[in-house]
Parts: sequence; C-alpha cells; structure tokens
Amino acid sequence: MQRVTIAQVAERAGVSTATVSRVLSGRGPVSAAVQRRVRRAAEELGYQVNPIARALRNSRTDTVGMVVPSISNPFFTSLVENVEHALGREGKELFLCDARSDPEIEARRLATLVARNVDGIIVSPCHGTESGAAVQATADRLPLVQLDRFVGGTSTDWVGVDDVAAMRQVMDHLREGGARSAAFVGSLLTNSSTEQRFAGFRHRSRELQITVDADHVLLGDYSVAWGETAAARLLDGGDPPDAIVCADDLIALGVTRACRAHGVDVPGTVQVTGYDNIEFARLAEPPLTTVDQPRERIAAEAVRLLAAAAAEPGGRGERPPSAHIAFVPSLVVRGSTRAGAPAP
Amino acid sequence: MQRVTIAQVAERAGVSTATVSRVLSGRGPVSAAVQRRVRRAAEELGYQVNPIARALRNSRTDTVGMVVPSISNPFFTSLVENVEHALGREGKELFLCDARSDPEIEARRLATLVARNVDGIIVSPCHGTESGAAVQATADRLPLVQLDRFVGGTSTDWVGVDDVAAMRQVMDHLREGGARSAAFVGSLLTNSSTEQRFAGFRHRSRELQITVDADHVLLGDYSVAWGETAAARLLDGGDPPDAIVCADDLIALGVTRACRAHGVDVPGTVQVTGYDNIEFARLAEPPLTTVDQPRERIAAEAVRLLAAAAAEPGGRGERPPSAHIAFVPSLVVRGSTRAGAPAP
DNA sequence: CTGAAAGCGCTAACAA
DNA sequence: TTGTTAGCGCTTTCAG
Repeated sequence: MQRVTIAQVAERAGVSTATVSRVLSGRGPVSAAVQRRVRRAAEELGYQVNPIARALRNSRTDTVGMVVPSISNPFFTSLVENVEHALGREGKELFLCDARSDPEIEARRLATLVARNVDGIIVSPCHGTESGAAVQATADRLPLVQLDRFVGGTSTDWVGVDDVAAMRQVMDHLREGGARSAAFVGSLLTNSSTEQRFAGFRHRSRELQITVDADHVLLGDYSVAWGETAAARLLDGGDPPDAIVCADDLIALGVTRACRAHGVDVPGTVQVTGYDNIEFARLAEPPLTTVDQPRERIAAEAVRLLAAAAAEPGGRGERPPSAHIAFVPSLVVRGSTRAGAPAP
Repeated sequence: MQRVTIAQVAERAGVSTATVSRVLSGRGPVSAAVQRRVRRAAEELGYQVNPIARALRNSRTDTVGMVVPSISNPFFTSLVENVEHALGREGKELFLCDARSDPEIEARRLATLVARNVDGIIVSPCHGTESGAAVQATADRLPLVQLDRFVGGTSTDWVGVDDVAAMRQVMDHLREGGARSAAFVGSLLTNSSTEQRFAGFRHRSRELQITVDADHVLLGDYSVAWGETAAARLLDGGDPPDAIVCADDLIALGVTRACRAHGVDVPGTVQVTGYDNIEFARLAEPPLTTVDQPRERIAAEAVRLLAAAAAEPGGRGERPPSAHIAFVPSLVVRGSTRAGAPAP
C-alpha cells in the first residue's frame, strides 16, 4: 500500500521523471509514443499525483478557502454549497472554515488559510469593523473576495445583494398590507448586512411615513432565540407595531413563534418579514414572506472574481480597483404578510 | 510580502536551520539562550511554518477529512461543528466534503482526501451498499471512522446511536398516546440509519400490536419535500394511520406541514415523530417530538478513535478489531404526540 | 524531443 | 548542544 511516485512510473515506462511530469501535467512537448507508454505505466501502477509535493513546488494548491460566520445558519451552508459547486467546475477544492461569529477565530482561520497556501479566499466577515484588519491583511497577500457581508476599511472585491433596494420592496409591500408602524429586529449593528438592511428600513419607512418607535429597534444576533426574545419584548411593551421587519429568517422564525405563543395573529394583527429565504422559511406557521438572495449567482460571481484575480499577472502590490457587485434580490410573498398574499 | 522561511530565521538568529526547526517544533534539545534568540528572530520576521513543506517531509498534515451526505441537512452541519470543535482541541484542522448523497462523488472525495494526505477520515456514508468499496479502500490506507451511518461489508470503527433502542422509545411513547396503527416514512433503505430505524419500528410495533399496513411504509429521501409527498399519499389513501413515524426531522417537518394543509389535526388525529432533534424541530407547528442524538459525544468519540488509530504503531495492515460505539439517544417529547405532552 | 539536476521549505539522521 | 546533509515528490530550467 505504499504510495506510487513519479519515479516508479518513470522506471516502468523507461523514461526520466521529467518526462513523466511533462506527460502527466500536460506541459511541454512529448512524443505521442512516449506519452502512451507513460500513461499506461501510470495507469498500471495506479499512480496519483501527490498534491502536497506539487503544492510545495508550484506554490499553488488548487484549493480555495472559505470562511463563514456560522455553518449552522442555513443561508451560509447554502452559499457554501453553491461555491463548492462552482469551484468544482474549475477543478478546485474548497477548504471550509467556521468563524463561530468571533473575529478572533476568524482571524486565525484566515491566517491558517494563508499559511496553507490556498489560491484564494472567500470570506463573509463576521464583524463590521473588528474583522477589518485580518481581512485586509489577508487580502494583501492573496486574492480575496468578500461575500454577502462587507467589512469597513477594506478594499477588496465584494459580491452580494443590494440590501437597501430589498428593504424598499419589503417596506412597500408592508405598507400595501396596511402597515402604519413597524419594528426592526436585527443583530447588533456590527456587520454590513444588518447595517444596510437597517438603513434601507429606516429610509423607506420615513418616505412611506411608517412610524418607527425608538424602542422598536431591537438588536441582538442572528438566531431564533433572539427573535423570540425580541418579539416578546415588543408584544409585552405598550404599543406593538403593525409590522416586524427582521434582518434574517432565523430571527423571523423566532418572532413568528413568539407571536403565536402570545396569541397574536400573524399577519392579521402584525405582519412579519424575514430575509434570505432559507428552506425553513417556507415551513413556518404562517410561511414567511422573505427576501430571496440569488445565491447561485453570488457564488458563481465570487468564484469568477477569484479566478480573475489569480490570473492577474503583477501579483499582489498595485492592484486594479476592486469590484463591488450587488444583485437586486427579489421579494417572496407568503402568508406572514397581508398584501398580495396568495388566497388561502 | 515574501514568505519568511526557516533559513531567514536561522540567519538572523545566527544558527543553523536545523536548530530553528528544533526550537519551533519543540523537538530535540536546544539551550535556553539559543531558544530565546531563535524565537525572537522568528517573531521579528513574522515567521509562520509552511504546512505544505512540513507535510511533505513528515507525511502528516494535522488535517482530518470529513465527508457527509449533505451539508444542507442541519443534523450533519451540527455534527460537523462538533467534530471541528473536538479537533480544534488537538490542534487539527478539518477538511469538509459534501457527497451530495451520491456514492460516486463520495468516492471521489475520499480519494482526494487520501491524496491530500489527511491524517484520518470521518465519513457518514451516503449509501448502505454502494459506498462500501470506496470506504473500505480508504480505510485500508488511513485511519477511518464511520459516523452515524454505517455501510455493510466494511470493517472500520463506527460511532453512532442505537437506532433500534431509540425506536423502541418512540413506539412505546406513541402507544401510550393511544396509537393502534402506524406508518413509517423514511428514505430508500440504502443507508443504515433508515434500515436500523425501520427495523426498530417494525419490531416494536409487532410487540405492541400496532398495525402497520403494507402501503404505510413509504421510502423516498431525507427531505422536507418527500415528507410532504408521503404524508399526502397517506392522508389521501383509504385508511390513515394513527401515527406517522419519520426517519428524520426534515421528513417529519414535511409530514406535519402536509397534515396541516390537509386539515388533519396533529397530534389529535395523527401523531407525528421525527429523529435527530434539529433546531427547527422545535419551531414546527406543532413542535416535533423527536429523538435527540448526543452529537457532541458522538463527535468527541470519533475524534478520539481517530487519534487512537493514528497513534497505533504497526501502521495499516493487521489492525486491531474495530470498535463499534453506540449511544442510546433520548426521546424529546413535544407537541406532535399525545402522551406526556407538556400542558399547553 | 528527452534527461540530468536543482530546489520548493522543512525535519531527522548522523557527526562533531 | 549544535551543524551538516540528505531527502520528502514534484516541476522546471538548461543541456544535449
């Protein structure tokens, strides 16, 4: 069960290791006859390249690293799936890391990926400011693209969605359903997703003259539990809003659950919206109206940007201006809101 | 931004590369004074080991590979999280692969991991028979432990739960709630989870004299969609069962949803149970009664077995008998069943 | 078109 | 205790 090396193939084929290398990596001119002999020898011995040796020599690993805030958030796993798929088409592997929503762990993960010589990194930074240093330091050494979230003080490629435009759709839809006041439940404003979504929410509610009480903006984290807590606070408070806008579906799931627990009718008494369109949004009671991000396109674009950056000659140093690509997501209307709801 | 090598550290510290290596990897005797000098030099230059070079030299990568059937199944992501955590404590990294429930992709992933010289592999085989060859071939070359699922015709370590015992608890509970007939919704019997769970279901329903109609065993895949389809079939059929036992929570989520859509009361008319206790089980309407697997212990045990196998001297070849470790999972009673349900 | 040889960065004998 | 040296398996000049 010893590992087959290029030397053994060379011996069997009666050529030098250089020739074997040339045949197997498809570089350099080799006569057809020799090619056949080498291939046959490799086949017979069950030769497989040693990616480690190749990486040491080439300082390329055909591996891309990806760092997400939390692998247990279905939105991110879905993104990961799409990225992996897109990379597969280019014959690259994905090295996945979970930052556990902790900038320190995230920084360590990024350093590890650099040390491991990945060819590029896709990261969805977990913190809007604290992630900055590590992300920028990494981007100075390798092609890097930020996905979905964006961290301030960095200049790297980014691909995601136009959160402000999405929120405009959400607010218009709620208004159409009769909302006159609204609450926002998000995570602490330490990542761009929440920031942008909140900005969009705030902006459009002003324009539509939808009231937002000062204590109707609740910030915690992206979790079901936080959604439940926040909703309880809103409902127990003096004057519950007509609508609760959530920064992601996990929160919204918690919110609708809490509403049920409090005997508050959704969407009759209060409308609820989510963001991301994870699979479970559809399964909630009532099913969640939410914002669908074009994950596949986002992933494809990220991989494309990475490939482009890698192809770039000059290496790091003076780089071309970075690209910011935002898709406009679409509203998915379901039972947790009133306007245009499908007939029951 | 060039990479700092051991040679540069050596030069700066005025010692040989061997000494630097000894200091940094903590092997071999070095005088305290030299140690300090080397460490300072390394620090100042911002030295980081090159894991690739180290791996080539040592044929150890401090990386463990993990292959799961589907990264979008919350149960597996949770398992992954726990494994990663356990590995972190040993200073190892995790290389995660998604087999997309396809034995062929799975085989390729396993081969890739072997080629990449991971130190060991944790795999939850996606198919009960077709995964066999690749898993065994891999296990012949590296420490390997199967997690949760087990594939026939292999002899490797395994850690998971006692599905039969779990199903006994489930059936007893349903009986207590008054069930006289039951249906089983699972995936095609091509993986051990379903097989064992079905066996346990069948066995205990006989003992309890719970009727199982021939056409009340529905096999598809582990997905919400299949749960919905299967439930529709059961409810539209002539004589719906008192209870629907599902092989995992995703299926159960689909089943309860379909029941609601059909206006069938859960648990009043039909009781429903899941398996895995994913986070969303709690959020369903009604919340799912399900089986909780001790994921953290499973993960810890798998990592321990791997470490033990790696420590094994003789290398592969004549191996000690493999270990099969099964935990007895616990029933989590919620609103989708009748007996012992918490007061509303 | 092919082979010889150098070397990617690191570690483990073996010497001193 | 420290240095010298020989590779791990592969690719790539540079000669031939």
